[in-house]
Amino acid sequence: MRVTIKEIANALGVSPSTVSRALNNVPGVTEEVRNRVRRLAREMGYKPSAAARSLVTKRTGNIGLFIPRGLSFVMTNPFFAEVMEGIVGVLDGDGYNYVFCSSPRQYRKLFVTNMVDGMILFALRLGDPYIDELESSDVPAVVVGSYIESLGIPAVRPDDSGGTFQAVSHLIRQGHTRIGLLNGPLSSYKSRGCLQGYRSAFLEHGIEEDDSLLLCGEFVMDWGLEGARRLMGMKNPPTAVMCANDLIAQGVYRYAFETGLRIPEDLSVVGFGDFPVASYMTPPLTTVHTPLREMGARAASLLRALMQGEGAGTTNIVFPVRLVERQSTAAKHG
Amino acid sequence: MRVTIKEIANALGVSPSTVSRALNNVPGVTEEVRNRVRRLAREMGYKPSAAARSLVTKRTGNIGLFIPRGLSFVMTNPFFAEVMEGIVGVLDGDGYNYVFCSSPRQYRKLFVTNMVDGMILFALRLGDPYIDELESSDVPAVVVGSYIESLGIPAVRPDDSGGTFQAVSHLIRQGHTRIGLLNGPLSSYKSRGCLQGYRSAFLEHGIEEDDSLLLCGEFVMDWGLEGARRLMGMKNPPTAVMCANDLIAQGVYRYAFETGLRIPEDLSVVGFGDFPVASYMTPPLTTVHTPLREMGARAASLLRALMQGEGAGTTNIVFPVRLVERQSTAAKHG
DNA sequence: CTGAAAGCGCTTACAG
DNA sequence: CTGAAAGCGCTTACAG
Repeated sequence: MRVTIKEIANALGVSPSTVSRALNNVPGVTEEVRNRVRRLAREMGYKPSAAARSLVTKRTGNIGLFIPRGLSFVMTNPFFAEVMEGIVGVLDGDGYNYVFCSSPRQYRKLFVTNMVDGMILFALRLGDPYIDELESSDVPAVVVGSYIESLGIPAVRPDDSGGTFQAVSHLIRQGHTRIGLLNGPLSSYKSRGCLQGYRSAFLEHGIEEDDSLLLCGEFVMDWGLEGARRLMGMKNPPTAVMCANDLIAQGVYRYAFETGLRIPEDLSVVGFGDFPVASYMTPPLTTVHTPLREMGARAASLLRALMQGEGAGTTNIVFPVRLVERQSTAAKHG
Repeated sequence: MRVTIKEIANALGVSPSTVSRALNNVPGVTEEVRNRVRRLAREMGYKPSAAARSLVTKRTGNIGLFIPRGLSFVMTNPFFAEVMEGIVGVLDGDGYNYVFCSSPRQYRKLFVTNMVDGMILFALRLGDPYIDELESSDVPAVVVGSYIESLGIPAVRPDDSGGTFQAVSHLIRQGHTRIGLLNGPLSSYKSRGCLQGYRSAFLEHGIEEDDSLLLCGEFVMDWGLEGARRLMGMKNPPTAVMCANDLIAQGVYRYAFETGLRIPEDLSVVGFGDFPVASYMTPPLTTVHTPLREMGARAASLLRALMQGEGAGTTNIVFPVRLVERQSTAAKHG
């Protein structure tokens, strides 16, 4: 059987209260008693029960990661790794553990079962299940990377439309007029931002856009490959392509390699995110740098404030981004 | 205040036991009562307390992810994303949530606090802290990707030495005799396997190896870049390089791009892992394919058996791997 | 089918 | 500084 605080108390001839206080570094206990308790606890192999403790304290010490897209979506996308890095950086001193679920069936457990003190909502999209339940739940939460207007939850996200505007404008300035957009799904806020930025750039420069160059898919490499295939298979293919993230750009690179297309001589490509891999690509990718870590850090401090009872209101923090030019873009030929 | 089972019971004029049974789909309750309970529970916004429940059931419904390397190590390395995919695939029907910790300080919480029903141990290395405590803990666990002999915990891992043997032999057959090895740290079981495989290949082919070509670093892109720099800066640089994983190979690619070295004409490179990115690299990477998902699935079923009380013994399952030739290797010139 | 009761393992006022 | 007591919110034999 598992040893409890009571058994330690009996063995030592003190009360459970004392053992509890000794083990938890609560003041009122002699150093001597505290030490005796501790030693014995170790010897007996005592393990506190997280359940019992949180039942009374009403705290779990857990942060939930709400991931409607599924675990692999997140583990596979450097966006989240970087953001998590930022989050962990600020929250780590507080000693939290992180719990995430891998499928819709389990989402609810997270916030409907009081097993977390707060939640980070990743990759939320329009129409995701449980979203409203989520809102009515009283678990403090902050969403990162997206922003669902109707949701009364603070959000931290990059300036997707501004970044795309910058990137596409740069391409236009280089002489490109036929620019493909390999976007994510329109249920994603990010995709909507990209689309909007793309359009503003064309508007701004007085160039007419061709809607057949606007393709929606997923934020993965496979889509980049497939999308490039579609774009370049057109009768009048684009000379440049804007990708909604760096993963998609990797897919475009593969297409180029397979077909002998040279980047940037034959095709300019721009990514979004500036994931670590961007500068490791051949050639290094011109992309929109996004302060992922900073965003994570910000989300974390927001969450902490919320968990401490400080209301944050319906904050919507937009982080500025900037184009970093590497070697995948060039002026249009001829 | 949060609504409890008791309040529902009072409101309905039944006992808490009945409410509990109704909510948990336990037999002995009339359909009618069950429905009334459920409806009211929903109306009142009832949320079960995970803590209270697991205090009595002794189950948490959580799987712990023990990651001595830290969260970002894992999120940044496709090895784990793929393995997790496999794990989740088999365990998902069981409705588990996953909890991981991000820093050493929190490791212990996982297994010393009974907050998980089982654990997956990732990226374990020689000398990692808490390892022995871990063993004496009675939480069912399985390690994946490494294998610490002294630990009485079942392990699932790829044939690192066999894979490296295959790869290096292939390089030798292509005429390469000076082959660099960009390895991970020697505290990693994987690195040891790679080193061993490398050596056997040289032995097998009766070629003398040059130990100055054996470099240890980390399993990240940055190390690949740095390692390649060191290797190629030698007076007599290698004509091929074996990388302990695909991330390291990406670093070598970057070095090559920066210095104008052509892959595979000037330098052959082989990776290990066959991460999704491998076929997206320019040129596509020749690498040792590792059945990551299958490994994860296997680890999961092992863990499940353990959690159901079936002892697994000191299993040590080694998955076979195979070299997949793509376009980053070529016969040695002249 | 339903209820009263005990108990899971802890923490925390409340007294002393 | 220390202890007795109550209670956190549930589940589960045990009776009926």
